[in-house]
Amino acid sequence: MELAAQAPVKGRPREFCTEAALAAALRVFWGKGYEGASLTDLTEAMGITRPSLYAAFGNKESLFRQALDLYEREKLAYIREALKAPTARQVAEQLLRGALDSMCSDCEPKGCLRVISSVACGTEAESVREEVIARRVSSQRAVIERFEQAKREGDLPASVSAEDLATYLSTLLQGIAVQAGAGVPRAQLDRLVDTSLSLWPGR
Amino acid sequence: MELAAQAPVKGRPREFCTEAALAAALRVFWGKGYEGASLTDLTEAMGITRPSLYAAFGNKESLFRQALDLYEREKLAYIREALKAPTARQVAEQLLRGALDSMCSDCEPKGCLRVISSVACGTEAESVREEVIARRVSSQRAVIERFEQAKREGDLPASVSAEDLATYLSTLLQGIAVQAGAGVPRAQLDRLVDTSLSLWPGR
DNA sequence: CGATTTATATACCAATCGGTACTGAAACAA
DNA sequence: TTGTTTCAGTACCGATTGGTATATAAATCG
Repeated sequence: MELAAQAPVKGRPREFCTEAALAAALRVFWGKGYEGASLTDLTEAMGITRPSLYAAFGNKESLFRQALDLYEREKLAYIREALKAPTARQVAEQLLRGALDSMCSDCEPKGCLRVISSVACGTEAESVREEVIARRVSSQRAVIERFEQAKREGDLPASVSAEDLATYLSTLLQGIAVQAGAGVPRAQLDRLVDTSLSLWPGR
Repeated sequence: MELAAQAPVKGRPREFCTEAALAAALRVFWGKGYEGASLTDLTEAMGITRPSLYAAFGNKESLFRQALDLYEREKLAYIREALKAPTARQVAEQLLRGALDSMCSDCEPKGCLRVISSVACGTEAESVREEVIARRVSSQRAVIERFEQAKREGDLPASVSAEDLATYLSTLLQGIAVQAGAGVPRAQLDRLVDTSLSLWPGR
């Protein structure tokens, strides 16, 4: 089965690497949000012209969705890893520290693409906003299920609600995204994570 | 001393109430952010024409600053009250519950004007963004000082850093703003506040 | 060699952005 | 009344938005 159907090689081959161009687009969306990123911003960063962008990626919204896929696949990989940690506390710690690494990289935009895309702005981005929010809900559900498992395994007190604790953790993570995006230095956010973990319930 | 210099009554009087118009503008900015709010959105909500807006408020950025002043004066009044509470725990509780009331009103936009204005978007809003962030820093400093007082008074353990705890609380509040703006129902956020308070250090 | 297919590049589209000239209308002082 | 001053409304400005028509260049197929 030839999954990666390796090309009907007819016609002129494209002169740019779509993956590299998509990665460049991701950085623009990540830094400026969906509406804040103009086609001029995007094409300049991607090093291609407007018609090339439309031929390769459809339109702006489709490009954003593909960039969002890439973001979740590469920059949010720590979430999948964190959920495998042995205790709820370690899950929380890996989520917090992983988020911090992702949001405070020196060579990439500060903050979280999901947060900046769900907070901003006008009516044009409504459907984009809704999809980003839906994806966040899906991530949160995974955390809830992990915490329910933790309660069964006893490393989370039976008195706490898995859903409420997951909401609490998500709120912290989104707050961290706002802080990172606003330029709060990483050292301060590291202490913030320490503080949060010192308050975390149970062992 | 006639502070509110009651009008050089020459010329045609304006036909609209500037305070009501400013309140209408505030709701638009609050719901859509600075860049998301177009002049058409604003003038329609305010019930005035474009030249009237410019004559009365200067320009879009100046209008936003005046709306931000109004927002902090009326919708963020709970912050000043919360800082007067007798213990650090009660300060935190009043800040969290006050923020929730402000961000989840049925007749006003969900979320926080400061957060939506600092997260969004393009380059046009850069100076606006910086001012909003600066105002948030100033609020946080007040919380830090209140917590230092709490440490001196003994209702906060000497082992915790007032600055770190204030950063933690700000992060929670900003995360709440993201959640509220994303449409998370109030009941869930109420439980979130309960969870946060159950984890709050000391008595 | 054509013929076909696909990508690139220029140059453009209507719509919207924030902001303003300009024409009248409505109030005052003289 | 006659100026003078200020506000309201229409109609417009250049710039930018997301998106395309068109013409040409580069590849394979026959």
